[in-house]
Amino acid sequence: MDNKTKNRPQTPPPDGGRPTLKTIAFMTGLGITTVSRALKDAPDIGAETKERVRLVAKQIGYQPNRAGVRLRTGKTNVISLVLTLEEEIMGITSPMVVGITEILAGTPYHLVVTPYSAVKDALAPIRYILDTGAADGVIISRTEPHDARVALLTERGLPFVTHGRTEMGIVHPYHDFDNERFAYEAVRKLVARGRRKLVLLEPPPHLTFYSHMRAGFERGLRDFQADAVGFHQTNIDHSLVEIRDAFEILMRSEDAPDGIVSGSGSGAIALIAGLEMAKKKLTEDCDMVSKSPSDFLRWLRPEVMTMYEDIRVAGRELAKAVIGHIDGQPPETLQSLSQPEFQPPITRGLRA
Amino acid sequence: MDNKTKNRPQTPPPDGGRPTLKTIAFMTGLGITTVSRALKDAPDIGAETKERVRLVAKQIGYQPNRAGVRLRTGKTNVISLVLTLEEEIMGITSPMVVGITEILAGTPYHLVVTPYSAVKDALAPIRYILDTGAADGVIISRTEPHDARVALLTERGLPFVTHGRTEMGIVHPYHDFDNERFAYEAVRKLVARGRRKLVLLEPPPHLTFYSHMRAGFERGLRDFQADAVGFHQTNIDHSLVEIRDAFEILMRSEDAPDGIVSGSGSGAIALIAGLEMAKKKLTEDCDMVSKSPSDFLRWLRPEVMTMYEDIRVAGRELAKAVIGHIDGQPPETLQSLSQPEFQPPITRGLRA
DNA sequence: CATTGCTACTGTATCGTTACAGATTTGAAG
DNA sequence: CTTCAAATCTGTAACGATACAGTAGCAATG
Repeated sequence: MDNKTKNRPQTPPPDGGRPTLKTIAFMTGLGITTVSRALKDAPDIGAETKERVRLVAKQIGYQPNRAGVRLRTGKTNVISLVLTLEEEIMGITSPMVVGITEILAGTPYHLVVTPYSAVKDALAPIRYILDTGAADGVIISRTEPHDARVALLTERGLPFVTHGRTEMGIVHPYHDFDNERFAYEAVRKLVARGRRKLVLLEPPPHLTFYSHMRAGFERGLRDFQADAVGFHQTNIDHSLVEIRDAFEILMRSEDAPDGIVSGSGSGAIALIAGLEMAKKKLTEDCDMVSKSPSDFLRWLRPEVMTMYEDIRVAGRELAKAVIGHIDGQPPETLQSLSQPEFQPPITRGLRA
Repeated sequence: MDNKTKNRPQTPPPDGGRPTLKTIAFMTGLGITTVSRALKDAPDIGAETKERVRLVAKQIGYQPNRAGVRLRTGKTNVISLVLTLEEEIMGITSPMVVGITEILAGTPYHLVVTPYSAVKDALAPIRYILDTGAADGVIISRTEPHDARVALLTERGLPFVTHGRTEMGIVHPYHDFDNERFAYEAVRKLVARGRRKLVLLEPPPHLTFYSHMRAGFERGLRDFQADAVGFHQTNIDHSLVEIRDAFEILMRSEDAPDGIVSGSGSGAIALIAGLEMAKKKLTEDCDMVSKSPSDFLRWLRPEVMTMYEDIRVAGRELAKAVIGHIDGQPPETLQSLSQPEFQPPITRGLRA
């Protein structure tokens, strides 16, 4: 066979299979290379040729074979969402996945969920992804001030974004909820209601947003002249039963607070239960502000003032940020902070 | 170069990269083919050789390149979870993803989340997966009695499992919650409390479990001699506000029921709101049984009797079933039904 | 001693794509 | 009439793995 046409498929590709570059090459009479280059709009391909190739490709519904691309170029077109199995407790995963996929839908990226058990090494899934080249970008959450995962990913140059900030002098993409501001505004609100002895159900101390929330809480106490009641026996990572029982004890003590800031929506449920077991009543003995990623508190306990943390939007921001990072945008342009706002009460529909 | 050793890598593979078959071939002095076959325990490789190869592979942490395997064999090692973006409303996705990944963690499979907008064609993601060979198996939910996705997947021979059953004479793997039994037991419970005018907040009529739940409800009415109050204006797919408003009207009418069966946990919230807006009280004017995939109802409205639907376990069952299907196990052995059970009240901890 | 059959191993081609290094044509410049 | 450059296209090799069709060596068979 003449060299000149050796790269041109001589046989029509089998019918059943999906179209490949070869199919298009055969149909257009061009070489496979030319077709490949035409589809990526390379400068050394004629305008008319590109047009023809694009037309045929579209007609037959050509979609590049991911395995082929991945093998040749190393590009996986995968974003990996790294989750603790325990994360579901907060019911946070679901809207986040939805938010991420909303953004990825308009891109060639697929979302792969990579779980790990918090009991074990949180680095394990990161290492796996790095070692096997399993993804082009990674989304991680539950960040710590000095986060080993962030260090490792940065060192190895794999694009990522964190849900939450770090404090290690590394500038990296992140999205975060402004927990400092949340706690500050919560205190403001409680003091405005005449509450002066405030308690905070805080995040676990090793996570970065622990100090954010505490800082906001304490700044609020200073600015609005209220006092803190210590409550460090439990945090939002503990079981509802643990939180409830610890809080009941507190509410029965001399030190019982009259204002509560809850760092999580499910934690709020437990606090309410503890409070009621201590025979206290919301709005009478106590007011409460809670962060809430869903609606149920507003519906079932409208007396709790809630600030909505929109996890779905967070998912969208995170997805945009990883992709930006992959595309080489500077990390400092890929950081965002979502501002808490008090939610209006449920509209009372019929008879408002 | 002598043909005999042409397949033996002559140069040590570059250090930085991850190990491949070539690396092992070089280290053992064997051919690439031999290494490949040894690792899959092929019968034509010597026992001692296999041992050596396995040892080296383990030492250097060899993991097969997924793109290579996928390109050559078509095996993707991917399970695709196909979700409606709207599904998150029920907060169902999160524990399901966790359950699935728990099972997949012990396998070579990755979980890819493939969303679609219910507004558009539910077949679109299925077609995408079929056309691009994106997955070895598919998990779908929100099944209908005659489900086009099930028909298509079956026709094209792609393994799948459904969350929910179908009624089209196709024997396929599924996992389902026994909604018939749920509604039946709910009616029994309500009647035992002296309730006789019962209402059902039902699933949307086009889904299979609509008729299951209705059948259970009606069988209960017959067996326990109660009456149904019609309430078809809304279903569990409607917004909480819509459900609440429709239910308030019902509760203010002549026809007001004294027993409620709620087909979803979030729907229950809206029903409670509607009921309270109509100045009625749970346990006094009305009792309620609700399906509940989470804990908050039990905590915040202990007077509602709940049957827990464990979505996490469902995820596990679904994952096991798809893999079973991929492995060629007969579909009829991959069907499971989870039995509803009433949940005990929250233990009152300290002073029980 | 040739044949057969078995065991244990190996080379080649291929999946679909792209990087790279040509190759051909055309037209303009010298 | 060269020579050169630009424009456009093409072949080859490679990514890592595996299916397939061998081959070499050796023992048993007739």
